[in-house]
Amino acid sequence: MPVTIRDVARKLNLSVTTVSRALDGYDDVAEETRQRVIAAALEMEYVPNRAARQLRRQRADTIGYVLPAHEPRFADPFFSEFVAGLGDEAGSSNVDLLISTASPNEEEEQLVYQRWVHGHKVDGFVLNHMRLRDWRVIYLDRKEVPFVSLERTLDPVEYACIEVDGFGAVRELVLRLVEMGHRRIAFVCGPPHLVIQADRYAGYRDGLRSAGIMPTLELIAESDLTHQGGYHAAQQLLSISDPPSAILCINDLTAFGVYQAVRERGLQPNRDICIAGFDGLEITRWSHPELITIDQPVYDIARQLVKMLLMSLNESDKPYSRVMIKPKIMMPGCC
Amino acid sequence: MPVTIRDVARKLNLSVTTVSRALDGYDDVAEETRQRVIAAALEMEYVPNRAARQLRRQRADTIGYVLPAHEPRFADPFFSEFVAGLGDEAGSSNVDLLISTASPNEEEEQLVYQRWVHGHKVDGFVLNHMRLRDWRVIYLDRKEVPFVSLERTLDPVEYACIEVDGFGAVRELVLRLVEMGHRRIAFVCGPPHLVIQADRYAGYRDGLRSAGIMPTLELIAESDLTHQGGYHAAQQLLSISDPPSAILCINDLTAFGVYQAVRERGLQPNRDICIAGFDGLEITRWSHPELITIDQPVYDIARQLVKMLLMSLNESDKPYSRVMIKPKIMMPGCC
DNA sequence: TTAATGAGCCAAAACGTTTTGGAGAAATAC
DNA sequence: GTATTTCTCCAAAACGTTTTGGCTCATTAA
Repeated sequence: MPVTIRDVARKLNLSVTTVSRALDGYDDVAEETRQRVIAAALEMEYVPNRAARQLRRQRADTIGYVLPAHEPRFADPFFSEFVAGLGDEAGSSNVDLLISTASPNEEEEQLVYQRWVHGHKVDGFVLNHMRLRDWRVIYLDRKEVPFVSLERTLDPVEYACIEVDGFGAVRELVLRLVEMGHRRIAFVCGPPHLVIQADRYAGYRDGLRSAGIMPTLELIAESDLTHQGGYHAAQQLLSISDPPSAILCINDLTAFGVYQAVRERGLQPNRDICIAGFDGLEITRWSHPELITIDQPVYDIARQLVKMLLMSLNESDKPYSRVMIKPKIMMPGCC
Repeated sequence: MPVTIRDVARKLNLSVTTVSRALDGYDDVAEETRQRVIAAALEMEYVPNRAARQLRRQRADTIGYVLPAHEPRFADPFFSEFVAGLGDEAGSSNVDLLISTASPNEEEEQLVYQRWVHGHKVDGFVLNHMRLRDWRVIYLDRKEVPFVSLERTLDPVEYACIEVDGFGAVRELVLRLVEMGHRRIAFVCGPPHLVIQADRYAGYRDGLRSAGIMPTLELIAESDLTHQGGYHAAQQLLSISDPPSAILCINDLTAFGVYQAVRERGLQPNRDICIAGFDGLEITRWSHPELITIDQPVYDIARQLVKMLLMSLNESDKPYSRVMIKPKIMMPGCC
């Protein structure tokens, strides 16, 4: 039923080849012919069949992203901003964005990646939520599938990525807090194998050290990047004999969990106790009192990642770029 | 480089046909042969090339969803829950989910839909954010492309959809508020052409009428479903001579904007003035005081929509199902 | 005048599947 | 003993592109 390139060719009394080459901008077709072809294609509403093109060209004009969905009802707005960025940039570059969700464990992830790689569904991947050692990096490198990532793993592989200087930002935030008189500063960790955890936690420790404060284990709580996790971590931190006067969190979501725990104790965030997150989500600006956070431009990072990926798809000989971004500390009120 | 069906066939001294049919479960291949084929395929890590399959079968095993992204930095968590639902259900049904963003205007949307329809990128669509009259419904119906939607338009077309009884829920919430003594109840509208706006607004008016209260124009404010919009709407509502004692909002995001405006006036939400949203987003549960909202199971709705779409893809003769969902009023504290 | 170049076009071969319409052998029916 | 059915398997034709390697005709160079 749909109109094919053959229909266009027939109508113009041209060969399929010529129509194809005219539309693709080859210079071995007369300018006048090209115009006729373009006009006819437009008029007949001809759109090339993607499957056929992909089969022949051996590429999909599609990039893939696997959303790490921990729970059924997952809701970290970080990812909606990230996906929006991917989608917008992909759209304006005329490639498609294929999305799947997988809980962040190796088996479930592998299923998706393998399906897409082997089935040639995508030309490359955008990675996220990196582990210090990440099988995806090894796997994609071995399969020679291009990819880019947010945050860099320790794997001995060359690839393009964007890094956010969590170390520096957290370190500086700690120093600022110390300046304001805080001595008991707690940290709510994420899962230990995550790059962001290692990075931000190191910043925390280095900040304390530079300020001449000994880090103490009772001010460190584990969490899982969720609101729930932050809530439980805060309960633990608040129940010790000499509770912290400030709590730094691995991300904004966790910080909101801390907010809730703090309030349940009858304390007011950022007056009685200082709370900070990391991400700079839009919703932090709606919180009251406004959450202190370290703002990374998630949307722009996502767009930039797509650009980098497309670049390495087109010119595979280019050296891998490594971009470092300095996030911005947002302290709307003070403690 | 990647292993094709031909490689598998060669290795087993079978024809390509037999391998294909063995893997697809046809019964004209001996059980013993089938087992050998499956084993070999597994061992050789054979995955069918999707483009080839799609070209031959004339379908994509992919469904499409176009995210309405109003602004560059879009962040309605409604959509992350929705996308997560789509992704999960698609994944477990072994079809892929293609995503694009487009600001909700006809030209930009058309580009994407046309590209996917004509290019055979997707077998069907999930629609969302419906206008009362929606060109997408007309267009897809005309092109005979299957689709399902959340909310039903007025277009004279038969299609499967899920409806949420916003009318009934808002109506009941109004009645409850009146029971609690509220007489000046405001409503923050969304864009007038949206189905949810017409539906929820009608519920608001009907609730007031049933309670014997005359709706008044000064208690109606326009907005655009964003935080910003809610903020401005609330500023307007709070500056009139006899301001409302309760503000109902078209959605949660808007309600958070109202929160902020209320606080800037030195008032405390849900003590001095009652505020309610609609959606039941997870973040409402972290707000303080917790936002009153009307909870619709966004994640489950999304999954259900995918199921319905796949059903109508496989059995195109089935009658279109129309599901009605009753959302739940969440009033954690009281005013 | 012939040879070489270039401009514009095209036939046919891929790409990797699925499907169609049998074929051959064995089993069953007559 | 032949005819029919059943069970396995397969060759070849699609699906709609892009690409390869020409071919023809006109123009320019020798």
